[in-house]
Amino acid sequence: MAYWLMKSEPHEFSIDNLKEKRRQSWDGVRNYQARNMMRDDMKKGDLAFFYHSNCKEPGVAGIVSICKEAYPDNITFGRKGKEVKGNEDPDNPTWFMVDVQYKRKLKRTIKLSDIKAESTLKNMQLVRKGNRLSVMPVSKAEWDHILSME
DNA sequence: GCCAACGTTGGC
DNA sequence: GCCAACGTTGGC
Repeated sequence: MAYWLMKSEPHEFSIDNLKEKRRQSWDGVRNYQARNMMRDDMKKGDLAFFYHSNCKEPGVAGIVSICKEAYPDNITFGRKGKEVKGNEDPDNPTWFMVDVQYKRKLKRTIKLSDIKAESTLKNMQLVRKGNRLSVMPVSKAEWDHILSME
């Protein structure tokens, strides 16, 4: 089983929105690296941190599980409410999405600044300079460490 | 709102 | 294939 981190802008789709809906397709990813990970490496039952980005208090807000493996993302107006270019050729899709299921909110948001302050987490992809991936792998050690900060 | 750090596009 | 211009992400 693998661990992941998935970013969402809370004013567009937050952990509370997911808590209400219980389950949601993670559509709108239009980055090849992120797509490859979703399509090739994400398996049902994997766990992911729900990360709030581009907001007042960026950080890990909750935990979700992957409840459906990658399938074509044909949604034009996505989860984020933004228009995104879809799959022009339905027989040969370029873009994929997975479904995630709400597991729980963390007792507190583990802020990006908290994570940055942990020297043992300094190699996390999340805190590497210039990282803009919306989906990224998290090691078991990193996963456990962040949960220990809850 | 600013801007660094990417990724993408398109002319050549 | 190179690379400048442009668009996007996302912290601050």
